[in-house]
Amino acid sequence: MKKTEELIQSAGQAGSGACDSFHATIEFIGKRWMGIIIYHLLDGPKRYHELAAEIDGISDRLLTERLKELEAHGFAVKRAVPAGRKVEYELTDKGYAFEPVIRSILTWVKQNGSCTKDRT
Amino acid sequence: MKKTEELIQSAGQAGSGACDSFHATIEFIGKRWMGIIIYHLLDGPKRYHELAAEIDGISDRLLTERLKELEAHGFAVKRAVPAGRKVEYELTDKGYAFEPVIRSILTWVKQNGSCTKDRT
DNA sequence: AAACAAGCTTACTAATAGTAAGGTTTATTC
DNA sequence: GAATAAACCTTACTATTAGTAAGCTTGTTT
Repeated sequence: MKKTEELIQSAGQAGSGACDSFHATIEFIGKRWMGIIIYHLLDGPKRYHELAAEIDGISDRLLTERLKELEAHGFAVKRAVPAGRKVEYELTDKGYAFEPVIRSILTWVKQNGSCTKDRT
Repeated sequence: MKKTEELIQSAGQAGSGACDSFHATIEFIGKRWMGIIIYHLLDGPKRYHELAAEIDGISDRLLTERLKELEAHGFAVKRAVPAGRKVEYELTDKGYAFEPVIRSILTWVKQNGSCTKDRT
């Protein structure tokens, strides 16, 4: 049995169906800034401008876009904060369930160092 | 202490340095097709055309580009297969160390279903 | 009431990805 | 042994996505 098949088996699914879900998922969370946004939301609910301040280099345009996508895919909910026209974003259970993924990446970084940003 | 700080602590690093490495790493592996290529290479060494055949939808151009990036960042090595002008790509230890990340994503998929590809 | 901040949106440019074709070297087939 | 095909790229071009900068609206502060 191939290693990839074992991985899929251990994840409890068989065949290309699992692979497709995996593909869709990894491409979704691989979108630029997505992982970092999820990472920061693991802290708990945050306001738009908090995220904007914490995530160095992200633009309003993409932060808004990514937050909308997180909402649309059920990773996060947007909530109006009472008293004021402020909003807050919070991960859903589905979103919080991503913590092990983030954690495993942090572990990898610890053991293997970073990826530099330079292109070949 | 914030959750993100705890995550960083548990990964054995402190401050924004760890966050930057994390950022660089997640953006690198988040590039389109990168995760899927790594996933397929977890099987062991593979030829170019094997990857091309297994990864549905990828083009020669991007497969070549991603493989070069994996090489340049020390995730994989390219080897000439003796007898023939064939090449083979194999993950390095650094690359194989990514298995837990892939595994955690598969676990997430099992528990939470896929992300559909449709945009909002 | 003037000025400022939050949370977007819009318009435009730059970078990245997708598509299709072709090129070169090796293997295969007639 | 010439023709064909397959492996492994490369190039040129289009389409999609990201980055930059400005502005707009509602609400808050002074």
